[in-house]
Amino acid sequence: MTDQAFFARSVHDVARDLVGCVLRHGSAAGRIVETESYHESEPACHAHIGVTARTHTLFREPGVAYVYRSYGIHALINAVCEEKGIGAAVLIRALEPVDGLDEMRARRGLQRPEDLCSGPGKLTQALGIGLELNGSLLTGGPISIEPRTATPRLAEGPRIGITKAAELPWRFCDADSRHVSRPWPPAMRRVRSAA
DNA sequence: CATGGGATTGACT
DNA sequence: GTCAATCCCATGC
Repeated sequence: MTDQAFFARSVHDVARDLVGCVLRHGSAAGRIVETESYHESEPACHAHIGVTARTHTLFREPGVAYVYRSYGIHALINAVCEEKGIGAAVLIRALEPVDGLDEMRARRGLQRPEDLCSGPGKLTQALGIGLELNGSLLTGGPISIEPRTATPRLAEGPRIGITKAAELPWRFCDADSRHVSRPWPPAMRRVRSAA
C-alpha cells in the first residue's frame, strides 16, 4: 500500500514511479503500464480553469482518486498529486491484468487479456470503478495502489487524445509491455531506464 | 436556461 | 481510415 507521501511529490515523478505498481479494486487488479501527468499550469489539465464543481477533487490532498466521466460514457481514474491546493494528477491509462481475470472478462465482454485494460476507459470498466469512487482514498480506501517490486524500462512521449498542450512529453509507458493503449511509432519513442 | 465539447471506445467503410 | 454514442458541466446569453 502506498502512503500519502508517495503522491505528495512532483506529478511527473509520481507518473513515472506509478508504472509497475499494481492497481487493485476488490478482487480485480492489474499492473500499471501506462500513465500521463497533468498539472494546473497547462491547459490540457482540468484544473487549469480553477476550482469548480467538476475539478475540486483535483485540488484535494495527495492520494485522493479523481474519477470523472469522459465523452458521456467512460469513467477515467487519476491519482491526485502534489500538495493540497495544487491541481495535479496522474491519469492511469493502461494495466496488465494480474488478478480477477474472469471478473474483468465478464465486465468487458471480451476474453483476451490484452483487450481488458488497454485504455483508460477500459480499465475502469474491467475493475468496476465508477464515478461514485471520485474523492475516495488510494491510501486505505476501496481502491489501492501497491508498490512495484521491479523497476520497468520507461518509454516517454507526448500525451494522447488531447488538443491543448499536446507537445508536452508527459506520457510514460512500460517499454516492454504489450498492454499499452497505443504504442508510439518507433521514431517518436524515447526509452530510458527507470530511476 | 441552452448549448457545445471532451484525458474514449467500438463498430463500420 | 471515419464516426456516433452519451452526459456532465462550463460557458454565454
